[in-house]
Amino acid sequence: MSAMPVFANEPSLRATAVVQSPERAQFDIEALGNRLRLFRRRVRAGEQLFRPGQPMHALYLVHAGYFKLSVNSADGREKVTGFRMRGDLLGLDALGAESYGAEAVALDTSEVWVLPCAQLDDIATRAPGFREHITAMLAHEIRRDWSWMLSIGTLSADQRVVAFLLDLSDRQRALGFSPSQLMLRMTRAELGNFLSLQLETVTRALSRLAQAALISVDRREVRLLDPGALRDSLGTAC
Amino acid sequence: MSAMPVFANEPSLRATAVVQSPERAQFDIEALGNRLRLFRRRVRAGEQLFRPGQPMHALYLVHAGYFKLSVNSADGREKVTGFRMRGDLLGLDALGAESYGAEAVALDTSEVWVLPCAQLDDIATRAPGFREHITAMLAHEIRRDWSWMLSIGTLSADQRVVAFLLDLSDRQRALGFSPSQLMLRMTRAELGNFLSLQLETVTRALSRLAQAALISVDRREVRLLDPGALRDSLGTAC
DNA sequence: CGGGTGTTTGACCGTTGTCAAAGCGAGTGG
DNA sequence: CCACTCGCTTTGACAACGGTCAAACACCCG
Repeated sequence: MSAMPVFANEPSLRATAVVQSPERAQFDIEALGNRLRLFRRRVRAGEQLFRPGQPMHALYLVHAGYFKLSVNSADGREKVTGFRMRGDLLGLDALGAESYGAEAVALDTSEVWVLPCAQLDDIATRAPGFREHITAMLAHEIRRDWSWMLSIGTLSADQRVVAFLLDLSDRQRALGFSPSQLMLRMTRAELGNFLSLQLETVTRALSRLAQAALISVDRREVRLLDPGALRDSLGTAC
Repeated sequence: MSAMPVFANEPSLRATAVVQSPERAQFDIEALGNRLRLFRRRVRAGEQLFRPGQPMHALYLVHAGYFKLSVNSADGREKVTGFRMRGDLLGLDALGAESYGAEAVALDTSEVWVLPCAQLDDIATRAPGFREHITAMLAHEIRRDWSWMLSIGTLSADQRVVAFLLDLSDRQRALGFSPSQLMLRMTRAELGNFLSLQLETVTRALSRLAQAALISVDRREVRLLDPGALRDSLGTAC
């Protein structure tokens, strides 16, 4: 089978204009996955997809569900580095290493498409631009991490929670879901860990925002009542 | 043009065993730079190598000197995302994007080797494994970011400063410099920003460590007097 | 129904941020 | 050569945000 024009034919490493929008890029890969009949794997809530130190078998494309990514220190400290949903690639950080650097745990019944390492070359051959796409996804992940480092390092507790809710809202919208009705898949402790806050502080922040009528909170269900005001609250001096 | 065996003949993207050690990998690129006679550029202390939003021209390999990387928010908040020295690549985060996502400022008289985007394809052709190397560097950067997110999110002020000093010490050693005699190139404010601390807190942490005879501080010069104890202090409960 | 997990709220405390002032060093110009 | 300035650093006093500890509550699931 000869090379198929799955990706735009681009001459240089920088030629990732095809993936200007991260969201669109994700769906390009999904289209590819359909064509290649990738192996699918179901992951139940709480189940571990991979763990740090485990030899890297594959990249995983989240097709449905939600995942929590976290890293650990030798002495047991843990840090949630992010949450992933439909369209996100898991395991990218292990490229060029022997093993995964993070732990991926499903927060809900999920399904991933498996891109075995052994097939990546094959995929790259069949899909021009695949390598550039991976590169772009890696760079995108770095910028996302930096953005969160900025938020966590410069925002107050309440603002961090708002930033998280708005980010989740944007991602929901990009996937075609309601941007104002959010279902948190993680516990307060997991969210707090990600935002570098204690779980009680997350609870209190949500309570304060609800009292200010900016959001409504019912257990894990959060409604954004005033997205404009929420966005404004990030700009005002802490 | 048909597919050429440009890369080491490996069945998968994981075939980056050539760059197992990040340090060795960096020097591989330096050797490559010598062969290709890459353009060199001097950057004076305080000078900006690139800024966020600027169209991406090139990757830069730090040949000598020190750089500070930082990102900014729309409303003026700033976050130092890291410090780079000899052997590090700058601008990786812009791959697949149109423009740089961070600002790179020299902290000292520096020299970088320029890898223009337009030449990346050429380089990749001439240097088997170059793409895999870039991929590995990107993944490495992600793991490094996650590691700092862990440290900053779970360590006390003093511990964060210790973690920074030990990291700097390791990097110095890897470059063949003294691992115990460190010259900080950045201000207390820049270091504090990176560690998500105020500059006064950095000062106090350094003073406390000096008083405990773990280090000695003379302006920007820091000596590690008891690396073992320093390393132990990271494990003990905050 | 009962146990367990996750959440909420309160009270209190401590680490770190904030504000202020003084000290220090390097570079500059008189 | 000295005085001056400017940026950076250090130290102190105080405040506050968020952490810690504790208890009660809600919900889910067996």
